[in-house]
Amino acid sequence: MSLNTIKIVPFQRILLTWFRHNQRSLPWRGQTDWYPVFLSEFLLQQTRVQQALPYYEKFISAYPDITALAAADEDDILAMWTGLGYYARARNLLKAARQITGRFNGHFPHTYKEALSLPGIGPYTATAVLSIAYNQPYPVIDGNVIRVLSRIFMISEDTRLTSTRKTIEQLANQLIDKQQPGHFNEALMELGAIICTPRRPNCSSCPVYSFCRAGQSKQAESFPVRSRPPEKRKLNHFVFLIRQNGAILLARRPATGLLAGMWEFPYAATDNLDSAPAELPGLLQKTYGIKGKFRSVSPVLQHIYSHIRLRYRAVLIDDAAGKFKNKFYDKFVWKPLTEMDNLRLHTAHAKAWNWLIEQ
DNA sequence: AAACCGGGGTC
DNA sequence: GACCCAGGTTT
Repeated sequence: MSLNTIKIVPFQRILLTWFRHNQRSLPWRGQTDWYPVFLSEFLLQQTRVQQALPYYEKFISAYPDITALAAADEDDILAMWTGLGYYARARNLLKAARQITGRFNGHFPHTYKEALSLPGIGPYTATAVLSIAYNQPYPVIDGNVIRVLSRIFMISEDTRLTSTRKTIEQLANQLIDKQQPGHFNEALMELGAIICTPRRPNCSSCPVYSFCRAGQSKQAESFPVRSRPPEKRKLNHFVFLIRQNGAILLARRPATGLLAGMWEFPYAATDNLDSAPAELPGLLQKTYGIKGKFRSVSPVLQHIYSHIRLRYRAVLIDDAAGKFKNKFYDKFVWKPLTEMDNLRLHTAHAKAWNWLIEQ
């Protein structure tokens, strides 16, 4: 892909001018400290601004600087992250904060290599913090940049391919304004977020329409070209809501894998959710070694993950008896029902809990 | 290179 | 439903 057909300096000037006048006011913008940039970029990985905003406010309030964050308790970080997804980010955020105070004297490192060495910091976050907070001339490549550049240059190759990513990276490297790399990067991402959107891009309001091959060809929405993702894995669960003496049983998932370290209701996998009631006591006995009084079963609920389609029924059980045993979870707790208000479950089991309280 | 890892907005 | 989002890590 060649840049011969686009004049770089006018492109930079027009984009930066547009950004100066049209950027959203966001709490991590316009500050001299790197910490708000660092914190926000963790929250924004695969997450839209509007979804991350309330979490940013909670975190910046509870942990206003790197010292406070590094001193935080992992359980508190995980609890504050609940509902945002990709929970490894929360653990990595804390690990990175501790390494910054330990290895880097409390300052985000100034080299790409050192930034990449931090947990949870990949190519995107490293270049984002270095360019936005330190004004270093690294181009950022995120979903917005891929979309915008694939339209401007009408890139027909599959953007899931590494080779296509390299093409886009080279283009971004040549386009970036080395005087204002941070503003340039933010401007390109902002353009993707509010003008050059995935569906129905607002080409008539686009400041760089005159540079855009796909836009001028009325084909913007046909880009980027992206192959279909693999089909979702299918899971079926019975989720046990087990009550006893005014409390309900919760279990903590292992520290790795899906929903690592999150609290939830114990569950059992099943082949079919339909043959429910008769099989349930045996399933509970086999999986957790206990018996109980089966009160009711919810309709089939569904939760969609990026790579899993989970269908499940909540099962309400009273008066559990027997010795609990299970290899999967690392911890159990009987949570008083009066304290469930301020406990945040991962979203699938929050739906199960909502079914119960709406009974 | 491919698989794994959430949740929510939007059409 | 399908798509995609200010991606990173592991295999």
